[in-house]
Amino acid sequence: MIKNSEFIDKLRSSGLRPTKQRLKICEVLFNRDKTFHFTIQDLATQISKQLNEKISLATVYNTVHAFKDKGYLKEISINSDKSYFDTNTSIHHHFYDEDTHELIDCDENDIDPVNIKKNITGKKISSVEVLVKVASDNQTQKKFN
Amino acid sequence: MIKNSEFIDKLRSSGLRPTKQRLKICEVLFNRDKTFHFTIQDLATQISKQLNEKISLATVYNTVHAFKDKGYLKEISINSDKSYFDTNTSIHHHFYDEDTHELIDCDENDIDPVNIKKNITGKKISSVEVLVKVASDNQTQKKFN
DNA sequence: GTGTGTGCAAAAGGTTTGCAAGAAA
DNA sequence: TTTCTTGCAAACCTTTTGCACACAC
Repeated sequence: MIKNSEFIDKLRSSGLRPTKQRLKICEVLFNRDKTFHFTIQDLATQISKQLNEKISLATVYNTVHAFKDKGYLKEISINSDKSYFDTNTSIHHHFYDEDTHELIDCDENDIDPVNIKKNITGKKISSVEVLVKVASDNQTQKKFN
Repeated sequence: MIKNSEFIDKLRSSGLRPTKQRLKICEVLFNRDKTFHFTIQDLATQISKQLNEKISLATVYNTVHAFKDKGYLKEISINSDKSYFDTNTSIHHHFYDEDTHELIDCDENDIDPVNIKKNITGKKISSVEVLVKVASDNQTQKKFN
């Protein structure tokens, strides 16, 4: 259980004013054991359910993007239809369940380190991430005819 | 230079009628040396520029999705704001240049096969994608404040 | 002729923006 | 008081849908 004052300090130290809305969003996002994967909609829903309060969608968008820019959240690209965010900001891999649209973190032991043999001159690798999409076994695989 | 009759055969053999529009799209997509990474908008623009002709956006969407379902195109997840497609349908990974926002294909030799040790019961892996983000060497890394 | 494909415009869904009112410094 | 933040609605962009007409077979 993280104290409100810790959130206030963290926000202040990153140049963000600790407003009522931001603190509520911190609470929902970071007061949990497991990492949280969410879309903006998920988060907005969760806020109104968990806190019985409504924060304007625009504010949720603003805040999530501010948190992302400050490095407190990570954005994950899976589909183009929605943005997913992750409270686990370390470099790590994901499983994505195409049936349930659920995103699952991998830990270090799930996937062996990826060996990259190519080099691009003047460029540095800033991250390597693997996305493993999974789907129900009985689903017919669509392929060339 | 691929002949029109080849496109016609290919389309027919996959159960797609070789319409004028589909042939034009084939021409723009597959008559090139390098693989082509594009968004639907890119493609529509390219059609009107290269062929001086306009195909309805809805038709471009339909066709791209049909081609994807038939395995002639591959969809890639990079950004969440747009869908990117790739004319290279083999299993391959990507470098993404964060400075130029350019997507570069890796070939088989660039990255060793990814070893996944986790299994999800009842689920089958439908794809494994590695995205290697690269950035200019002298760029300051953004991190927590 | 039948069934498929096309194209337009309208709708939908996610995200961003402009701006006035409100809160933090 | 100044600056940042909120919240609403409108705007925006990509993608999908409904439907009449046209085309492939």
